[in-house]
Amino acid sequence: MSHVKKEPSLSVIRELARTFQAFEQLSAFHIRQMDLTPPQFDVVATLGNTPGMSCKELSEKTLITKGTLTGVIDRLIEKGVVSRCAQEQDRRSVMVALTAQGEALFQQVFPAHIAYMKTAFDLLEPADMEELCRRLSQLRAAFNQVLEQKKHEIE
Amino acid sequence: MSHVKKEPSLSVIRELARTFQAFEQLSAFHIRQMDLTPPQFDVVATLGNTPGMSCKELSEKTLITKGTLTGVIDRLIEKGVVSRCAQEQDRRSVMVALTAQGEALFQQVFPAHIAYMKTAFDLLEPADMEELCRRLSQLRAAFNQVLEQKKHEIE
DNA sequence: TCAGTATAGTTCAAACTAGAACTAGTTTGC
DNA sequence: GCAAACTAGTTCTAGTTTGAACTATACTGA
Repeated sequence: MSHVKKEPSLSVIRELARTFQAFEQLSAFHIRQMDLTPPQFDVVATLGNTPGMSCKELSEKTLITKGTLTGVIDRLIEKGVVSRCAQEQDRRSVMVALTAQGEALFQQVFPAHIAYMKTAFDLLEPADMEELCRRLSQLRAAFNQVLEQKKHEIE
Repeated sequence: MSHVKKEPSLSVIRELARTFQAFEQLSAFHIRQMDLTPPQFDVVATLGNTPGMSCKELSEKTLITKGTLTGVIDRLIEKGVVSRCAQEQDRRSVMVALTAQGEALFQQVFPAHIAYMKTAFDLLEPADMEELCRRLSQLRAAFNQVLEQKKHEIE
């Protein structure tokens, strides 16, 4: 997680890791009470209010890699929450969508979780959060840029 | 990861998850080239320049839970990088420390990784990063506070 | 002193994770 | 028109993750 010690510029990383972990703990604590795992919740939340989408699209939105997604979806199908359905136009692709039961689950579980997490955000000023967003976005851009650069250097 | 959609105040979460993931990808890309996993690197980095520490302490510093740590340390012992050694004063506790070979690995791998990650931070202003740190810390405090509160409510 | 309680680590089951190799289908360029 | 390159998903392996149950040891208070 932290991958670093106390070098000056890198205390950001420590803070980032610890903050993300604190979010995950709070979020997962609630999600587990609703009999889902965090990745399962992510998939249900992402499919809610949509006609369904391909694994690729789902993978991009949830940040779950395609290999992992196969297993997560398998387990959601066992629970009767989502379904897979072949595509006409591109036969490699699979459409994943909520079942009626999954739709009901989404309606029950998604607003409840938003409300739950909101109790944390209510402790903070909206302006501060906007500022945080902007700065996180800068940092993310730097990581992505360097990753691309380093990947090219390898060849 | 994201666990949320586009509710106004919660875009922070999206940004937090994506930024953290970008960091992990960049960091792991380098760590894998050095034949370590991110948790293994974390343990080596945390033990470097110390006389060793208990699993509990190691767990707190690395954010790796104790159950996971057992396995990570098992694999590092197989690699000959760390050692476990029983304690006199508290026989429940185990001291984990780098071996000579682990010390050498640390010297080689840790500065290299700091330098690697620094190429990303060099793209940013130090003042911006300090500001980011402060705001992350606020957010983390809010998550932790609500988690404690919610845990109490359960009983 | 000794029962109750707390703590340090390990073990376990179920799930997730990444990347790499693979299969099957699609697109491109010559 | 067809080989080469690309893309979508699945499968695989090794490792990590969590919480919970368990073992062994240490502490605490009547």
